[in-house]
Amino acid sequence: MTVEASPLIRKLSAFVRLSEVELAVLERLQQRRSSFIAGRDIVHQGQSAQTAYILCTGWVCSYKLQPDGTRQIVDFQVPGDFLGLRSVLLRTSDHSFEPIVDIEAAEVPTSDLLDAFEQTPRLATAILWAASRDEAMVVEHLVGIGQRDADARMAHFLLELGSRLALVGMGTKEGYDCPLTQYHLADTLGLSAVHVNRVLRQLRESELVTFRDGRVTFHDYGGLVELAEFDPEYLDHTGPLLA
Amino acid sequence: MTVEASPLIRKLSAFVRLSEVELAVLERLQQRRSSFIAGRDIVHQGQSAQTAYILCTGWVCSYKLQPDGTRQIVDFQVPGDFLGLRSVLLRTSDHSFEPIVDIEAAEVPTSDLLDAFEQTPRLATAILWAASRDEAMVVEHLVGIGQRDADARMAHFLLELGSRLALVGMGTKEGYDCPLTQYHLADTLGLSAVHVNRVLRQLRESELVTFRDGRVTFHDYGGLVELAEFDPEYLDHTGPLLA
DNA sequence: CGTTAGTTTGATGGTCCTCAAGCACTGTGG
DNA sequence: CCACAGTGCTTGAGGACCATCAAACTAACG
Repeated sequence: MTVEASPLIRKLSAFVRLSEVELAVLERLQQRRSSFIAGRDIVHQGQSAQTAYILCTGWVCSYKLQPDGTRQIVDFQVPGDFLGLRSVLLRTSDHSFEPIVDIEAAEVPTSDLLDAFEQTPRLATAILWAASRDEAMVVEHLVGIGQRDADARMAHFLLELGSRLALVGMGTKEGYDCPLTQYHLADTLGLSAVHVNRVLRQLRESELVTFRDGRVTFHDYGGLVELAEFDPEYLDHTGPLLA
Repeated sequence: MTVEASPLIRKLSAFVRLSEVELAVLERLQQRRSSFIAGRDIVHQGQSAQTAYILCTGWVCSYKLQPDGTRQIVDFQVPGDFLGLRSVLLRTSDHSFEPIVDIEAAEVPTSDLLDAFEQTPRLATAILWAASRDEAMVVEHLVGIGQRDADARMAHFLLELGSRLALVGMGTKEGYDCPLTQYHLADTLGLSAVHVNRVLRQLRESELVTFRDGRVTFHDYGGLVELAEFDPEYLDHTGPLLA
């Protein structure tokens, strides 16, 4: 691992020991940088994409718009995550991507990605495994919205986000920086922005967690885990069991 | 296509023209049949699976249990669908599977599947593409629970199920046979069973759809589509764009 | 210094849950 | 043949949770 490893390398290294060759391939994939500004969608719903992206800095959310104007945020991408990986591999574009803040991402043309997969199959497995982990999080998100009440939903979401960020060194059990607005939380959790505010106040006054000024601070990590019935197991797999 | 094509072949044929060789490979994958009885889980949560299944007859649901005892049904499998495909390919077992009725499924050892993928890459793409389509449905399910009210949620679910069944010749715009109980609907839609019952009555009295005696009957398909804001596009792709 | 985006709080009401009870149907064993 | 339990469906009453409407407040920004 170089002194300043990219977030993607950090994330994958948490699961599998990467060889020099694989590290080089990963570095090469992230050559072609581009920037996007906050609030302007990257890929519009229905638009077919020819390139995927690797998020380097900043946050993105993927969401679906409803005919009635409401939106549901499906997932967030943090540094080290892929954008549009499935769209590219299977040519099914599904949702839209909105940068939460100004971001930098590496453009990865489909052909480069496929070449990399062919050269280093172990890397391919690692990347697909990470993608599969993201999908497990979508399922967990579904469970949360379907079964948990607002408090537990919020607690679970903040904990899960913390776990993801910890993987790339951007968070600890103490807390993490978080550029989301309460509107983002509302669209994510299927709540109104007003109620999000009340839930946050409730959690703050219970001395569990504070969400304020772009920072999430855990005051009682264990208590929050209990409230959320948070099971970090589904994120804590030992890795993709590479051959 | 033979006189009595398997549901899987029917489904894939809707998207891509299969060669004789590919048909033969598909037939061979479905040799080793086994049966499971209604209500007894096939794979338990956390248990690592070495074989996937192709569902031949009957219905299955995949769900996650919460520590507090509630459960969220994530998805249903109908004939022609894979069970545990992702678990096998990436060794991440996630949720449990419960047969809704007595079922028959073809056991597919991982090695056979990988062999088949190697022999007929086009087939691999088709199968993975179908799996990706299933995941798009999970996302749509998430959107439904997050953003739609109970009536629209139910309407959308019944329509989506109809579309899936139509693909394997088990449903039309008139309706379809459906062995689910109202409890299944409740666990799927994140509603109480009592409320499910009221919603169904409401839809029946509005002359939109009837759910009764194991049969879903559409009375006003267009009206239902409008109520649900059902967009069949995400299921109506033209196929995996095979090379 | 007005505008805009985001946060905060109050009041009111609707959707949906919970508790409770009754009904229909099926299979089982006396 | 009938009592009985089990499963699933149906309906009512009361209340919790969360949405909606409304308004004030803060901070950032041109």
